[in-house]
Amino acid sequence: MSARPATDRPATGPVRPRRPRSKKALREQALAVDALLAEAWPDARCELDFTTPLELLVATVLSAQTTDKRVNQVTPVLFDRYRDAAAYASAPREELEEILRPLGFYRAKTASLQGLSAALVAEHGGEVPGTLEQLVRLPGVGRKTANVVLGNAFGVPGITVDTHVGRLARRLGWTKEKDPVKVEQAIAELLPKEEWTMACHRLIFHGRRVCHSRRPACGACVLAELCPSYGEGETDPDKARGLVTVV
DNA sequence: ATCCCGAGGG
DNA sequence: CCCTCTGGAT
Repeated sequence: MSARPATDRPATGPVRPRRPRSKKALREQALAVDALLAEAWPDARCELDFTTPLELLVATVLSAQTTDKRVNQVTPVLFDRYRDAAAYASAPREELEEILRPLGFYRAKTASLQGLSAALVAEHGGEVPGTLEQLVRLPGVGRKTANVVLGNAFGVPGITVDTHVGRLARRLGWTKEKDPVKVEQAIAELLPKEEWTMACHRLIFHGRRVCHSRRPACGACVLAELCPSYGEGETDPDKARGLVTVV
């Protein structure tokens, strides 16, 4: 009858796909998402500069609420001056604070770094341990930091749930949970282990550049047709709580 | 103003 | 659950 084939897609853009129902369908969606992000962000990687597990651990602890770029500006002098955990632990507090000041939270970060280093010396002979349980037990090291170190310095698959990964996982329909551990478990069930580390880097890149917390750029998103949240650009599910922000 | 790959403490 | 720690870029 109609010359134009029936379609459920309006001319304005992709229709929001139905949330995948089965675990199998969700897994397929997640795999497709990861593949598209791998194409979109071939350079996704850990952007902190480091050469050893200790350097990455230190850089990651310092990266809280700061850009990686800024961390990379202070770590050369830091890594040059302090070569091992004992050096951080015994350094004069003011000296460290001076170096870390541009990062923000510099007093807290100095205390954290020195406490962490003291624990490394006392409990691990100054070496950075290579398991999640041991890393998380260190003061100042949370699950996110531990997984960064595992994934990027030890080559152990790690799921890094930061603000971006959590937000994207929820928007993509992978979970409704806010608890990072539950988000981590959801991702673990959806993506093959060997993809975990890089998949998180891609999600983070995508979150920073396209799928922003506020006003995500759905029109420029390669995941549009796979995303159950497509077009919810005016609503921030993390913060709006049902309110629609003014465009 | 808002954002930046958080963690610990109350 | 909330709050705090903190500074620089955009």
